[in-house]
Amino acid sequence: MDATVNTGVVAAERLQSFVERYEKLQEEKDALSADQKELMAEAKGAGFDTKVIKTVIRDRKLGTGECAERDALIEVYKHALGMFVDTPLGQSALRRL
Amino acid sequence: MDATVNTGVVAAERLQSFVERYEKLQEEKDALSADQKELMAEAKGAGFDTKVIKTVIRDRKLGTGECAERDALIEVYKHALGMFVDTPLGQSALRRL
Amino acid sequence: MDATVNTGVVAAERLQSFVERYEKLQEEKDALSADQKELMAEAKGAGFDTKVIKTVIRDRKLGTGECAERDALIEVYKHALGMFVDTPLGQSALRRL
Amino acid sequence: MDATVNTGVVAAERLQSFVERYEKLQEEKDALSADQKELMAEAKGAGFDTKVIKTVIRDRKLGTGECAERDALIEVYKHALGMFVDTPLGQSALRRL
DNA sequence: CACGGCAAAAGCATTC
DNA sequence: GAATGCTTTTGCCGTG
Repeated sequence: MDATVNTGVVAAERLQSFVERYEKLQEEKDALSADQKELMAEAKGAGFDTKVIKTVIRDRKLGTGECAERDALIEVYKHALGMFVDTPLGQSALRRL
Repeated sequence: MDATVNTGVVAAERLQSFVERYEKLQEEKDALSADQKELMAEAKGAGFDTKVIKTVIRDRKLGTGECAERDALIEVYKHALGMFVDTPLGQSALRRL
Repeated sequence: MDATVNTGVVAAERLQSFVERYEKLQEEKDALSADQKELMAEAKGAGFDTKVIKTVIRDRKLGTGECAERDALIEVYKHALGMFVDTPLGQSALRRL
Repeated sequence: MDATVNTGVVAAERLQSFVERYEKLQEEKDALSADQKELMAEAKGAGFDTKVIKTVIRDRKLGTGECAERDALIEVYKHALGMFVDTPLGQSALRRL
């Protein structure tokens, strides 16, 4: 019996498992996307401007991420401060912090 | 009592509901995306070429028919550019022009 | 003489023209990217922290777009103000403006 | 007179130079991207399938050799998944396993 | 109902 | 080789 064939079969089974699990997860994601779309349609039906809603959602998301981003900026600029505090570029950077 | 205020409050409550439900769905999607990423890492660890896996999954989603159709057009264009691939598929696609 | 063949030839020539022009533009872009990379290497050689430079550049880009984005937000929220000014959601939105 | 300040000023000037040169290059890249977009719009207007054109361009960049190699692996994986394509390419690729 | 613009997602390269 | 960020692609929505 050829061991290579067995190896190939086993590999094929694992591959199939990976692919199917991935596709399953994708299906669930698609279903959730459909739910979101439906939700927006519902909101529109209730008289809301969906653009406003989308904007609010984006705004909230940015708001949550803003802190981390801001902290990263501060960290980076702190490294540069010794060099640039006495320059227009450095001043404007400082003003933003 | 001002009826407009009540209307506004009710509308805002509905809006808030929409926004929160949407964000909840988004969180679930993000979690599934993380699962997919993890899955691909696992596949990579098992020695598979994840890029190829992704391609195969895409092709499966496209469907065999559309895939062939798309490939035929690609062959036609390549032929036009002098990239003579000389496959039966390319030849028959060319004939269709 | 077969008119279809002529048509095909002409189409092929146009296609080739499009493809080559596109690739030419791409080459120029790649050259510019190489210049950018070189520039960063030079900066690094001059003792600068390239991460800082990249951050500054990103920051400046965001800064320029910020105004337009902010204006768009205001525009959107103004439409919603009549509805939501008397709610926490509306209040927080207002505070951001 | 404080030498550190001078050093800082000089450093800042160099930094500013780097940043501005980088941004200039970026602008040029953006302009070229716009040209590409325009070009594809033109191609679309001429009746071409721009998505296919993009694919062909990508394949050309990849090079014929790598392209065939990649395709062979894809066929192998598809075979393992039961998508029996039964092409010579796929068969020979399979044999290599 | 096709088109173009815009925002989200994916793929890719580069960095450490 | 993991992880960040940039480029490209894809899907979506409003508009003519």
